[in-house]
Amino acid sequence: MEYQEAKDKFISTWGSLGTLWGINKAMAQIQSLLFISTKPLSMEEIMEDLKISRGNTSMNLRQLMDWGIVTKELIPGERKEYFTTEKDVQELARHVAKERSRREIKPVIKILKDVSSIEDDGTAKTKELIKQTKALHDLAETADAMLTKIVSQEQNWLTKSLLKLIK
Amino acid sequence: MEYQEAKDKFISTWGSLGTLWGINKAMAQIQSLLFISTKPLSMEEIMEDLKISRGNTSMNLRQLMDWGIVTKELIPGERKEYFTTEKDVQELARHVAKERSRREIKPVIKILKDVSSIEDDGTAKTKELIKQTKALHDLAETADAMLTKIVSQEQNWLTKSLLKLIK
DNA sequence: TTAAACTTTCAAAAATTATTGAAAGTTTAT
DNA sequence: ATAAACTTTCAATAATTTTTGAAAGTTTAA
Repeated sequence: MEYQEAKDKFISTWGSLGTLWGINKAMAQIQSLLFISTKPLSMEEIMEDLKISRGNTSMNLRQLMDWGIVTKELIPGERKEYFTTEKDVQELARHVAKERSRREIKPVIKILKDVSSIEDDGTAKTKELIKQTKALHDLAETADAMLTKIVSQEQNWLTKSLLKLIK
Repeated sequence: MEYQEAKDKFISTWGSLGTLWGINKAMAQIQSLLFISTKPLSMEEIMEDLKISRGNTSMNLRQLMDWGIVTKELIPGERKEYFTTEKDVQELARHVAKERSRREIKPVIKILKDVSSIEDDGTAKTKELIKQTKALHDLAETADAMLTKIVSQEQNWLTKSLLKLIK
């Protein structure tokens, strides 16, 4: 396998993984491309490499910036905007974890809390609803606390802790 | 908030969360319904409660069984099939983690390994591709090892370990 | 101020994914 | 063997999501 084949394979794999996780294909592919690029890329270069339209590139770059994993790089003397992604996988994982917590997990925890706090009218079905949503609430809180912890730590906490845990 | 409202809220929240995580709406809603039900439900009851078609119900129940989180319950004397889901959240989390590892993470790890193993031709771009995919490979392996560990342990390992970790 | 270089927006089109429902299939009781 | 009770399959349809591309918007240089 030589360079181009390996590169394509990486980008398409990462792209379809993104799809599976609620991140769209173009967004995942742009991030992948930047992740293995040796230099910042312009919109022009991205659209050309991935064969996607200007509009699509623009919108997805914006989303990636909202996620905090892609940043604009202004090159002195250049009119165009250039883009780079976070290159450190730990930092990348931390950003993604933080965003997923904020956008998805936290809101769900709130609803689980509300639902599990309804008044117990003594019926079996109400008791079951309360019991089960409470259990889910506790699980979600624990998982989220772990994410928060990972996110708040310095460089190598994640790897170190996990290795310790697995041993 | 009374029972019906709380129930609807729970099912629709869980349903949309599922969508966000690559599990379809009907599948997530059926699982939710079973999760808070006090007794096994027939296909008839599920379709009626969630207002989805027979075909849809049948297909999604099958998928839930493939995931290992829903099982058929044969009630003596009854012709119909009844369904229940795993009621223990820990066990549920373990099943889901195991399946996601097998279906999504493991295959990606394999590709990352292949891509990061291409021959180094000495160019900067090849070096970067190798370096970055190797880093991603290591991260994915660590994360997957954690999942595997969670999956392979007895009842309360998850909660206990995580609490310890967070303290 | 104008024009060139560039980016963003958004309505329409395309692609993908989920859902339906009726026909085919299966199982059980008689 | 037949029929009733039930489940599965799958082609057609519907719903949702993504992508396009051209017009509108913005910034900079002269």
